[in-house]
Amino acid sequence: MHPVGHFHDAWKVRNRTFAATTEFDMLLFDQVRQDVREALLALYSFEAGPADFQVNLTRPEFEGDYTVVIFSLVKKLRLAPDMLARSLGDRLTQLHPDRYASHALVKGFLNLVVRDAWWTSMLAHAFSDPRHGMAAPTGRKVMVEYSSPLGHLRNNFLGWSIAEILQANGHDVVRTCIVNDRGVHICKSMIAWQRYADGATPASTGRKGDHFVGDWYVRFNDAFRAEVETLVASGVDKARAEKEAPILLAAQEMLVRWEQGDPDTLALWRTMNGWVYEGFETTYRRIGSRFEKTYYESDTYLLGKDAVEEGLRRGVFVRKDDGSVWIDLTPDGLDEKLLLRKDGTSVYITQDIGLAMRKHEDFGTDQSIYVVGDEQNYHLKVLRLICQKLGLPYADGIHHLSYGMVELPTGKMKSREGTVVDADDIVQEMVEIAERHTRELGKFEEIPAGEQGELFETLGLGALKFFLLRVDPKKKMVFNPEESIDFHGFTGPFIQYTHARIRSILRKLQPYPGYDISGVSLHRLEKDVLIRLEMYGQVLRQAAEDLDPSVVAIYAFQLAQAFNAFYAELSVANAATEPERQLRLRLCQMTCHVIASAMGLLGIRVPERM
RNA sequence: GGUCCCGUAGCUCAGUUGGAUAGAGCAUCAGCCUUCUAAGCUGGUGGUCAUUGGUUCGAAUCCAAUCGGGAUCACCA
Repeated sequence: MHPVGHFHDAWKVRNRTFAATTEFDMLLFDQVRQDVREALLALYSFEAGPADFQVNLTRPEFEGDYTVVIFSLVKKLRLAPDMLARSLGDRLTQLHPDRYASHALVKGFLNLVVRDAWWTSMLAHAFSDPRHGMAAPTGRKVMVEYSSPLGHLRNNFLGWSIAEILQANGHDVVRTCIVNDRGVHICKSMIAWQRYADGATPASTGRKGDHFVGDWYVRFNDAFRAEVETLVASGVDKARAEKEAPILLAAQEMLVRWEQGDPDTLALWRTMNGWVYEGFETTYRRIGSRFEKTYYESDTYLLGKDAVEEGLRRGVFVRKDDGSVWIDLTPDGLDEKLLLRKDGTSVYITQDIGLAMRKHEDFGTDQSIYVVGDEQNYHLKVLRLICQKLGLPYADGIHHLSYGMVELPTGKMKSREGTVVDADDIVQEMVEIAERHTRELGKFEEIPAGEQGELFETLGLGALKFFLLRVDPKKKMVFNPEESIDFHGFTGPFIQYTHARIRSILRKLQPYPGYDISGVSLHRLEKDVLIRLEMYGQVLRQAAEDLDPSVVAIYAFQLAQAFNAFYAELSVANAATEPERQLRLRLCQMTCHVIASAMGLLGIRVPERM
């Protein structure tokens, strides 16, 4: 469940966290930019805009933490790069000696070294804050629709993660999904079940409900193909056979009966949909997904029909002689689009118009994000355009988060050819692999029996979710079922493992909260971790702007990598001095928080031990 | 044919509004467990950033053309 109270609690925490403003409220990237701007103004009376210069992390082979790229300023200020960088660096260290320890000039790049005391101070301020990096409430309301049930795991994981990321950025988020519970595709399953199932049910066959109904959909297509072949053999041409196969006509007639409210048809429909929802529920519970509101096409399609009538009255749509309704989008560079069939039944886009109206009535969100595969780019473009032409107030807030398909090495997954990787199967396989790895590493006995099942779920799902979320959503990606998803390197388990190792330290030792670490000088490996930790807020902002969880995934990996390098080289428990030990304990605690937080935004849990 | 997307190491992917010698992981090779979990760490090998031209102090990134791959344009959803 996801009650409204959840949001209120989060807000309270955020408000408390942000009640006291400190210099650490500003991200260091932004701080450096502001300092440079200030220095430029003082030195040259030049007001720099956001695009006038760039600040990057200093590349590892050079001395420094942050780098100001000054080439772009050279032209505007008409100064030699050397001279500009030198005076800029001098002025920066002079204006903010507490922040910058030194600066160096390399080939037109101004490398700044941030003072150790600044880092230790940041650490002292933020190490115990599990909400480090999260933004204050914005008051903005965003809806995220994802997981159309016919879609794939990438859709669900993306939608969930986007919702989490938007929430972390202070937005009020509503998670919704649409169940396409009516239409010819449903009627196809129903026809096949009626004709061939002989009263079988999920219970009688032991088959998961959604798979059971899916089986009859496949059975329909088999029968359909057979009929088409027979017709073709008897001399009918193929295109016509595919339109007039008796079983297809039966499905179409059933859809009409359904829209007319025929009791028998509706009863069967309810029964079979019930089976499907039971199956979905099982999967959603396992992968940790849920929605504030589930919409059903059977509720929204009538609204869509009303909208079509309204559009007809206002001349946005036209009715052709055969009774079908269309919109002409050729002036916008698109095509003519059908909105109602000649038999009066609605099509895919019709219910989407109704759904958009219903969503707005229910929640009135500022923005509505649709997580839908890129094969539907055209559909979403048309939907938005139609809503705009109807003058609907929320039309501009419709945003299509278009993600690429997951393909096999041999090409696209095709349900017709049975090459679709089943979601339940792949989840189960990953969980089993997690258990096998744990046994092979000889760690099985170390895990308390009560934690084992949950651990394997955490690891298997972690590997799977991370695999699907670590790449740019817009790009299609390849999944090879032959080589199972890795547990080493750039993976979920790698990061989960880092978390477990830190927890192992913190179970034995805890940092003393008030201990003064301001005088400790930092090792390069400690500083690398601190730089990553500090930039978490920047990462979250970027992820929300781009609607891209891979930004978070890549960051979490880099943080874990930096921590592991530190961990391998420097001992926490056996640090040379107590202040050093306290500093490292805080470093551990903060890394632990940030890893848990970042993985949480990906919908991935982190284990106490593994 | 119209519209749109993509070509970076053997494989899977990063590369923020143009910035330093193009980076990770996997694979491969060589090292590292008497100290906090080796699902880890360190190093090596591996690149005509599809091709060609243009824009400029500077291009994987921007523009044009070419080659190659994909999506979509249903009285399917």
